[in-house]
Amino acid sequence: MMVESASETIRSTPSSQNGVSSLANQTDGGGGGGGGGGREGGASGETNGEMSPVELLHFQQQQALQVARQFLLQQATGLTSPSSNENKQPAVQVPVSVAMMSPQMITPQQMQQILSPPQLQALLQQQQAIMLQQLQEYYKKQQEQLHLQLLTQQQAGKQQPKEQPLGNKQLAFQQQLLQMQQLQQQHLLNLQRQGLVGLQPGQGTVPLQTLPQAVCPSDLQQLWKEVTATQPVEDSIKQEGLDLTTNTSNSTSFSAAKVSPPISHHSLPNGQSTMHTPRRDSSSHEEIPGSHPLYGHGECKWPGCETLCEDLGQFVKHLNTEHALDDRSTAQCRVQMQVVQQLEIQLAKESERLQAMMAHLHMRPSEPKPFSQPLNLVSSATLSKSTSDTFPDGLPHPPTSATAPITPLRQGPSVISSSTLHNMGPIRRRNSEKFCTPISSELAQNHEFYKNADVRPPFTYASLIRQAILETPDRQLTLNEIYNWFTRMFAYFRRNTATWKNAVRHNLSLHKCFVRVENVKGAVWTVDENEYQKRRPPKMTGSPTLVKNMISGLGYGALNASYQLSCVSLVQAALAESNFPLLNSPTMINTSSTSGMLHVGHDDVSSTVEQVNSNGSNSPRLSPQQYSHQVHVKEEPAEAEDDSRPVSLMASTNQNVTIPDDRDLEEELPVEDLS
DNA sequence: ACATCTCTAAACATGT
DNA sequence: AACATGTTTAGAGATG
Repeated sequence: MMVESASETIRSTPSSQNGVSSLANQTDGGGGGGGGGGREGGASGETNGEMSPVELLHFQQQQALQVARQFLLQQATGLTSPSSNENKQPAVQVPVSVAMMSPQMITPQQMQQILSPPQLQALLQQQQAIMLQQLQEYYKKQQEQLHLQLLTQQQAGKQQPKEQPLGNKQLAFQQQLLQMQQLQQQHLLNLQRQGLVGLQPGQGTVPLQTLPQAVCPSDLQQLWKEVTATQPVEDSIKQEGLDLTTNTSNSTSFSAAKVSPPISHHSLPNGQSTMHTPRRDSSSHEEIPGSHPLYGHGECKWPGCETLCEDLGQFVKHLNTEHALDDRSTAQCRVQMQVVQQLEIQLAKESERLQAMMAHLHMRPSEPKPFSQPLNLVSSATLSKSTSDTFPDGLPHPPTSATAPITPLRQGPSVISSSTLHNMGPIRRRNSEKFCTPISSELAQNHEFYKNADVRPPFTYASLIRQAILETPDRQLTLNEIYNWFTRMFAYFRRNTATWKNAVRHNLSLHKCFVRVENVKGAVWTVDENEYQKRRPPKMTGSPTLVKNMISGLGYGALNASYQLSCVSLVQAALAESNFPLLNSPTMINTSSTSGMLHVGHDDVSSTVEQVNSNGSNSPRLSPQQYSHQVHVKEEPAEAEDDSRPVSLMASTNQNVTIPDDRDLEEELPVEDLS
């Protein structure tokens, strides 16, 4: 079996080399394909004066496009740059595709400790959004450039109408614009296929102006440079001031914004204020007297500038000379304004989406606070307590609910460089079972996710074993069947078999709630629900503790082809192709495509609830009756030997002696069972 | 600081 | 002998 081949302990051995290398290769291939031929700077010098404006424009587009691609590629691979990573982690090789998604300032260890799968998804989204934003930023600027040139041509056409039929030029430019948009959409699509970009509602069909933007100041700066570098601003801007004035603000207002303290707009996140400061460096120095919003870390923060200035005085001087009120500065300011507008629009959209998600998940959409720190999901993951505050209603929210709002509709490749993560020592997860939150509902919701993502399920072995047993019609499983359930349900357990199998056996033996029943064929394991309930700590606050998930590896959790097909989402399929196992959003899955899996829930929770208190409102899926109606043990001849404990479960009817062999069959095809 | 839970690892026994 | 199954012990991290 494939499972066996990868047996190694989580702790002792780094991630498998296979996974790393194969992933890296694939990433390379994808990147190369996406880069389309990455000849880099060389092309820039080739421009000769014989090109027609349209050709030149086209060439510039191509050129800039490559720059953008290159940039994205650097983003993807640059994180593993020799200086930063290579030296530090000789033993752990991070797959490129993983590394590129990794948050840069957070150590994998921290990530692992604080992130749950949904949070991972959120993180992924952020990463994707950043990259997407970079790309879109670029596209937008390109489009704007085209626009400016078009206007320039128009102006020129007015002044020299005879030189050429104006219509032709305009047409050409418009075609360029069109091409630009098409190109952008294509590129976005490609990125989506490569798992770099998630599909957001309406995103693919929406014109540039509505594309979401997530800001990464440094990246923005970089893009600014790229754009301005590839674009002869002076030329195209010559007359563009006219166009600027047509916008909501004029150049004077921009200049005012330039030197005057920025107008804070954070108070109205959804507002569409037209006045924005060009300041992009929000990290440091806010409105500190003696500082300047455009000055930070000893350099000018003007978009695309980064000129080093020793002190503020020098900076002001630089500002007045280099960024004085001229067409160029005005244009840049305008672009920046658009950037901010885009961001605000996007913020509004995301905010709306979050509200909807929260509403859907029965959370109180009242507090729109999360927006204040969109990038701090990670920190918010420290949360267990804080999230519980979100559910004061006392409703039994499944663990996913707690985290779901953070997770968007889709999930990208695991940001967490799991290859490093799963080297780490054990991080205890215990959670859902401890509180009213049933493992089954979590499982039901995230079934596909765990099945395909190499993510450690946030459940204890005991709860998983119990779940496995309770899922079966006759509530009993052999050890091997339990193994198979694990591997079938969780990609994570398709490797490291020695470890977790040992743990399973250990748990079976250790916990009284697992009762071994002799059978003809050997022995089966059943669950003594009373014992299981007993085992739980008395204080069930009902507040779901945030699940801390362990990502163990992601690199090579190959997805099943069948599963990929089952995924409706193009993105998901595409991502699956790219060996990004984590992209199946649990939250999205439970809705449509995998509706079939819910019988998983029968246990639901069952659990816990049904016997203790029938309050169990949490999941309507299963009534206690449903739950108990099928409790019977195949055969317990040696029953006397053990004890009478299991009786509570099997007391009712237990004549079903035949062991369904079908289970063995389905184990052969791990995936097909439910979905 | 402590108790408890959980996980991991390992040794060992038994049966096939 | 090899493997599967099962039991037990020990140590460590996480949590309350």
